[in-house]
Amino acid sequence: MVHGITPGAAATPGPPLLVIAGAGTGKTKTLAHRVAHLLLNGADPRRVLLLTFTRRAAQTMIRRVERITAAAREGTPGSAAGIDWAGTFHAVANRLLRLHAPRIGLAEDFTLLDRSDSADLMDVVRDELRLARTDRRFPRKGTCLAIYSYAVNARAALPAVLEKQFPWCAEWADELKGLFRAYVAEKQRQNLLDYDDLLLCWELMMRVPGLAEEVGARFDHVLVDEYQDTNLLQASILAGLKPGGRGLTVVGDDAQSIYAFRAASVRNILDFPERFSPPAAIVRLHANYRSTQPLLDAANAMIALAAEGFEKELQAARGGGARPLLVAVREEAEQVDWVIGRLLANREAGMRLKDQAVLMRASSHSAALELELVRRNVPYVKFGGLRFLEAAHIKDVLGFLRWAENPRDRIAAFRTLQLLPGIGPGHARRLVEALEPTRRGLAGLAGLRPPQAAADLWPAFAELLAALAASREWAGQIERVRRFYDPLLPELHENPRPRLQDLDQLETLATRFATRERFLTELALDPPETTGEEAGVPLKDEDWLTLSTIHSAKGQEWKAVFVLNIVDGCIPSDMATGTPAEIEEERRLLYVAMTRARDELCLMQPERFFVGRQARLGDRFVRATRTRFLPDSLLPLFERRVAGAIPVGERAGAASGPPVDLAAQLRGMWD
DNA sequence: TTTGTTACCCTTTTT
DNA sequence: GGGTAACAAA
Repeated sequence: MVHGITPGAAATPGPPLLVIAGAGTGKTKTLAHRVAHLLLNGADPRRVLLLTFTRRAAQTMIRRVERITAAAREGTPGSAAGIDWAGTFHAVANRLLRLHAPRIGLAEDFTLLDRSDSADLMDVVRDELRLARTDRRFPRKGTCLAIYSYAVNARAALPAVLEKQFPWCAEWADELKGLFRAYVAEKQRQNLLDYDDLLLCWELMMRVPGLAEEVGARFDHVLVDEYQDTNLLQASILAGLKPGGRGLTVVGDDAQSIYAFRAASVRNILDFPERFSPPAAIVRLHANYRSTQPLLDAANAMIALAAEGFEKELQAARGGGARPLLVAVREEAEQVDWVIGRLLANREAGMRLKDQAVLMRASSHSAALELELVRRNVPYVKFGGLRFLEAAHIKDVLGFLRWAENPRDRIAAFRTLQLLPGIGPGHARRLVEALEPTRRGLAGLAGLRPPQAAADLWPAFAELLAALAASREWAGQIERVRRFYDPLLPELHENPRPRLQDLDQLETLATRFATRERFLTELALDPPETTGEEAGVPLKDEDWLTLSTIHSAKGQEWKAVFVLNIVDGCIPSDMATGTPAEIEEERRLLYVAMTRARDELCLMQPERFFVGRQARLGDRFVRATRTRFLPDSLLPLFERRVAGAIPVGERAGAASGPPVDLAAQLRGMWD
């Protein structure tokens, strides 16, 4: 047992425990050991609930627990941990709700809306209420959803949310309230749940006398990872599950709270001990097993400048190490060159690409780098940013399946109908409304009259949907949809070829699920998160580089870490400089980025940015300054480099187009 | 009622 | 460089 946590006899749940674990102090290891310890002392793995921030984290955790228990029970058969309640709050909510749906007046076959589905539904309602056609601009669907979501997750009243988080929308308070009321009604009518509903319904379930105890009694031990990034709704769920706190363990680091924009509240972790009487025990971990001391010195000093002090100073358990690099480059193109040059040099020196990562504040910051990586045949996988599921053609195909799964799902119906030529919003609405009184479900489509332009395709379309809706056999359904959809695709979207490949991938993905409902639900709960998949998935056993947003890098580590655009405007993002609290969150974000590195950390600082299509006249370059989080006083902690000092070859002016990469061409001769 | 065109706005992080 | 809204044309 490491880190000195000995909870005593595990079979009976102990008092609540808070573990404050600084970056790299072995948080995952500690939690895994605690779970393993509980199991080895006789706790029933089926009665353990493990709540993590991502599904990936849950899988990692379970693997580690299995390894630890297997090692401890050497020779004992059946040593698999058998924990089957592990995942995100949302995934666990989904499962519990389907289990208890009838008790709370929910249909158990509800359809889950992902973010953009929710936005689409919000847009329909917004349109129906004629809110789009006011003389003053009404907030867009995305903004409306963000406001709604924030209010739900923070358990706050709309006026307060508007005032604090969305002051520019405050004038629309009444209309927004009406919009949200209609949005909720519409979801219920169509048997839909959005992400927020998962938490909200779980929380409401924990207020139902009898049911709350029943759900709470299902678990002896509840362990929560990344507690600093939970919101009030989630805290309330935990309180409902374990009112006295017995059996409850939460782990986190207040210096790494980076999800306030999603209504996470750092108060959850700070106030946790006092929620109970006697207060929860606190264990603090300071020893850092990840990084070298010079890297920690820089990170410590940077976070020490935060307005709200953090009492932790991370101490390296390892010796040696060089200072982090602060690399000044003239512009983005040079940043790309420098990073690729360095990471390839690292690889020459024996450090695999897998041990290296490039992190950025916003997904789009890596665009230029990605182009160059592709051009130079450097394989990479990217985490964060635009998702596979957001692509229009994927949503099209999923629309068929969702409509078949839930005939009440009008969003899916509208989307699917409008794929046909000659059918727009008007006809789609008329057809949906004509369908309902037939009471034949989707089989009723065959009897409807589409507009002339869609008449040819209509019989096949109606037959397809009726067949999908009636079918119990999941295998081959996507193929059937594609037989109808693929021929339409070139008319509907540009670049059909890569889109068809995406659909191939979707089809492959689908084989991993037993039913259509599982497929649709899991896809919404845990969307495939990487892009650059051609490099990633098929070549699993090869070496590849990781690109990631800082948010998606949470909880991970690499030997070498590059952080792009350490510049005011990128970090802090100029979208997030409105309030001091927002700026502090950006500072913690940089802290998270810096503490991902084990041995080598390179902060990249371009001195100017190219800004295209700017209406204003003048320079198309904008000067950038080093991030405010690294003032001059911190510079001695870094080794400063200027890109020109690295011989990357002569460039004939960055503006004259991409340089010819002779080396790649020479290598290409042997491909 | 659909589809094409143009002008304008915004541009983040995620379950 | 993409989404959205308003307008024009088929």
